[in-house]
Amino acid sequence: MELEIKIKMNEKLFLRNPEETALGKKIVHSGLLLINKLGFENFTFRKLATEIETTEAGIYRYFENKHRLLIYLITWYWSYLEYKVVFNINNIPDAAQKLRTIVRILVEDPGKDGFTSEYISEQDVYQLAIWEGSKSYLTRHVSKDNQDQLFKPYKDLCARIATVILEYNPSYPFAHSMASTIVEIAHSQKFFLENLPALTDFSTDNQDQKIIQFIQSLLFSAIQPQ
Amino acid sequence: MELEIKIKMNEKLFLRNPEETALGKKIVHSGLLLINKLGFENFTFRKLATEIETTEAGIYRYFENKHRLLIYLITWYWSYLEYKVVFNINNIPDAAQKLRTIVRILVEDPGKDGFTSEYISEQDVYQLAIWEGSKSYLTRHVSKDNQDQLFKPYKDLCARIATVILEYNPSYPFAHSMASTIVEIAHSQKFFLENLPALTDFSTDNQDQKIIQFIQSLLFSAIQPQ
DNA sequence: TTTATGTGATAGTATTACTATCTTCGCATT
DNA sequence: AATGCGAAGATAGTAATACTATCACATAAA
Repeated sequence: MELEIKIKMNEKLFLRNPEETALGKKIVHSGLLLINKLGFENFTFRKLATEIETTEAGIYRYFENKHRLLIYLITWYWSYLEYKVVFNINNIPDAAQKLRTIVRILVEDPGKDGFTSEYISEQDVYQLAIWEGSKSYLTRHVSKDNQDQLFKPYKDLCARIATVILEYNPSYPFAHSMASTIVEIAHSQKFFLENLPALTDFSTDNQDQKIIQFIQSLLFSAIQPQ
Repeated sequence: MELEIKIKMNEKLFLRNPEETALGKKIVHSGLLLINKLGFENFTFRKLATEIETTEAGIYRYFENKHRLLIYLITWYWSYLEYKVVFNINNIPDAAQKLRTIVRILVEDPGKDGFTSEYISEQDVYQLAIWEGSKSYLTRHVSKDNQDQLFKPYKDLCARIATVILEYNPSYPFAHSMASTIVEIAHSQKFFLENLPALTDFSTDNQDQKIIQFIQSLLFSAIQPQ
């Protein structure tokens, strides 16, 4: 079974909705690939325009600047993740089992998981989240962007996870911090594993299982009721 | 008592050693302040040159580009942190007490703590680490930079913390990941608290004690021997 | 006194990050 | 069949960024 997912994006993210036109979809689709290829710092709208054979001005009609495109992609990822979490923990009665599933979702590469989207590749957007995710909020305009609700999907995801943590242990006092912690750590440990392995205890590639073990043990021991 | 600390910097970080000249010190000193003021993306060597009344070319004689200056400042911070950790856990016999001290050091603003340095403000470099720290390694040239040993101070700090974790529980299998985790989380939770509080359980400013509690409980419950 | 070194001054280039305008194409309405 | 509209293409231009190069000058070490 494949589930076509459709995510409602915050309108402040774009000047013209990229989902509504062929060019818009190409900007988002190829923008994602090109940022992953070049890194966000080296990515420019000019390079993207060349890639998809349009003009710089054409891209600026959709996105104010490249940072807005980054937030667009990253918040798509947060929304997608929340969707995936909700779908996967649905009908699981046990809170512990839900949490184990959540950690697995956070760490495992989203391969063939039954979800697809039209022009955003889950695999690629996951790589983007690992490499560029924190750059979406580590700016001087984070408060302004926050007022525009740009980070709502991230907050929603964490609130969702926090709810399950509280289901497991209603008296745990740091459910939201723990939620954002495991999301952040999933990304940073994956990055470190691949690029700065001395900061981890995982020696070779493809050590997802060990990262899952690390985060699950960290999570469950912390939230264990007395 | 004030301890004047002197940190040996990796020579690959600069073209000319900024510690050896008045201009070099001004570049580092005012560079730190200006990055904190403008944010790394908006910071340019031209603006810094105007600020300290020299020329752009003058700054390029010391640092290849602004990213190298960032790594210079951030690795100074890692080295400073390791120094502070070593100094503060010295003569503490109890591993648990050492770890509590380490977490406190990671989270608390470095105010008047007995350490000073000539032209780098601990307070400011701590703010820099919170806002821009991860940008030092989240680049496409992270592996190349790593080969040049640029991240050695971060690795040393984590190795140091990992050693204490293993002192507390020699059979804990994720000592290095746990070390990098608490360092990263200290920064991200402080950032979230100030800028995206919905991602935390800390409502107002100056909630260092609560963050310390959160990280300490997370750490100790995870590494508790069976 | 020579020489090296640090700094200042000036200039120049390719690229980046936009903004503006004008045209054209395709499609829907009248 | 004529009209109008919006999406997209084509072109141009500007200020700022990220550098590199060169020459001159001052000072301090040899």
